[in-house]
Amino acid sequence: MIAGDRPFGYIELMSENPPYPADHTVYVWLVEDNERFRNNIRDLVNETAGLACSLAVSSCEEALAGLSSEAAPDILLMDIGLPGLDGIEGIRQVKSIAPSIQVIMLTVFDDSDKIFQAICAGASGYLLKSAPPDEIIRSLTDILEGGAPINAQIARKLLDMFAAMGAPKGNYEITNAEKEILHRLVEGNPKKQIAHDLGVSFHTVDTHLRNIYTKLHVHSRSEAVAKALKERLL
Amino acid sequence: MIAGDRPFGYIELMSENPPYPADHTVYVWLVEDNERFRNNIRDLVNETAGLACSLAVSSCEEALAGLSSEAAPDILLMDIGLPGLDGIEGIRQVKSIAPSIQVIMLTVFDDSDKIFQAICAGASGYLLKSAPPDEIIRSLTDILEGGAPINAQIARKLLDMFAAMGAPKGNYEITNAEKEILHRLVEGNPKKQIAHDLGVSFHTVDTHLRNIYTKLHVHSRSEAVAKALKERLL
DNA sequence: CTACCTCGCCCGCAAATGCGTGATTGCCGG
DNA sequence: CCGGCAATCACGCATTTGCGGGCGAGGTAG
Repeated sequence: MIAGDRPFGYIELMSENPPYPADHTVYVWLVEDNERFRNNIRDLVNETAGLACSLAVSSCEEALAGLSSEAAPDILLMDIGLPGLDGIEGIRQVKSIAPSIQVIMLTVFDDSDKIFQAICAGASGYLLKSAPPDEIIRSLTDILEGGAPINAQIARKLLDMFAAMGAPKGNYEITNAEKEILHRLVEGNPKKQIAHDLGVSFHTVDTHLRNIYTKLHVHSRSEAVAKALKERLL
Repeated sequence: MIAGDRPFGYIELMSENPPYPADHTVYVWLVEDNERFRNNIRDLVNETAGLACSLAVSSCEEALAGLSSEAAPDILLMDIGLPGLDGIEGIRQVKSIAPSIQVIMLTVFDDSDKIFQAICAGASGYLLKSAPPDEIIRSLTDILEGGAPINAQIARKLLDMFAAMGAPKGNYEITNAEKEILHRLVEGNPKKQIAHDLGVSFHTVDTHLRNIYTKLHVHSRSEAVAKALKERLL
């Protein structure tokens, strides 16, 4: 089902409507507290060939209950801002019960923290409610092809988070020898062991270590390790 | 120009072709070593109202040279697998010279490492070369609206990376007191200092520390710090 | 050619650490 | 009511660390 290599899905979708896998109907569940919106999406899904919305409820609790009584769906569209059980925690529980379910967040929130939490909880997609209906439908095919439908605005936030995370590679002009030692340091080796491993004298390691401390502006081994990991200069 | 609130961009694009900001032409540069592909994309861009491909070259070096002689573009479409100066390093240099340029990676690579590096280097979008032409054009509007066009397959990898990064909060049944000590450990404090800070005896800290070592299966302070940071259990 | 830097090497010592082996207290659940 | 557990405190000791000194070789830039 997860195609993995169908880069032309978009075109197929746009040229004519139903290019869905003919082998079986894709079942979709919907968790959304706004009744009108819920019905709109449900109808939209049901009107699309190959898709069927087999459950449309207003709370995570109902969906979780459904998991124990009904057949699990292929895809779960879930609102984040839900009354009662929070959508984020909702994903977590759903995924822990049935990990194969692909969860798409459907929300008005676009703040980085919510996005991050949802993703860590196991979401496979993230759309804004303001998305046009066709984007929502298209996202369902995307996910079946092994992709992750993400609104472009949200994708930007993701990229920013990544960039902020990996970019500040604070360079402290660490020497190769020093870097090597830093490496072993992180692994918890004592100086003696490091010296033996690198085939140099204990005192040499000691000197390098001192230089590392100086360059990193730290005064202890743990501090150095912490800084090395945080600034990812290993 | 960066609209920020035009969630219906897709529909506009798909219903009729040119919904581009009428106020000025969007200039696009293209770096791609395959001549046929380069020409295809260039023509595609030029045929689209509101867009103009003002430079189409086969190497990063040429593009960087262009930056000092020509007007900087709004968007740069760049291949990753380039001969000579690598595409990743290319982004870095371009962004360091003209940070306002939005760079979209256009590549056949879809391995996580390349993606990660490109993003950290400052890419604002990431498409596969196998993407249909309309997706490439749409990505240009996306980026002008403040979004980040990302191929769904690649977005999935991003999400996986994120999930792998934040999810495995390996719980080692660390006590609150122990967690507190772990905290000060990564800050490089000696046991004595920690004891004083927490208002407990030196020996207490020592015992807790031993328990931490046992629970984390480590035998040294640095190893503990490393593990605590890697498994983000602080 | 000299000044400077990096890398490797060495001595010595006060301080901190890791670990073995204890004990006491308060709290929870069976 | 008692066993289990986290948290606290305690002593001793072999190692390891952090840091104060100092020395020489190679490279490079002035």
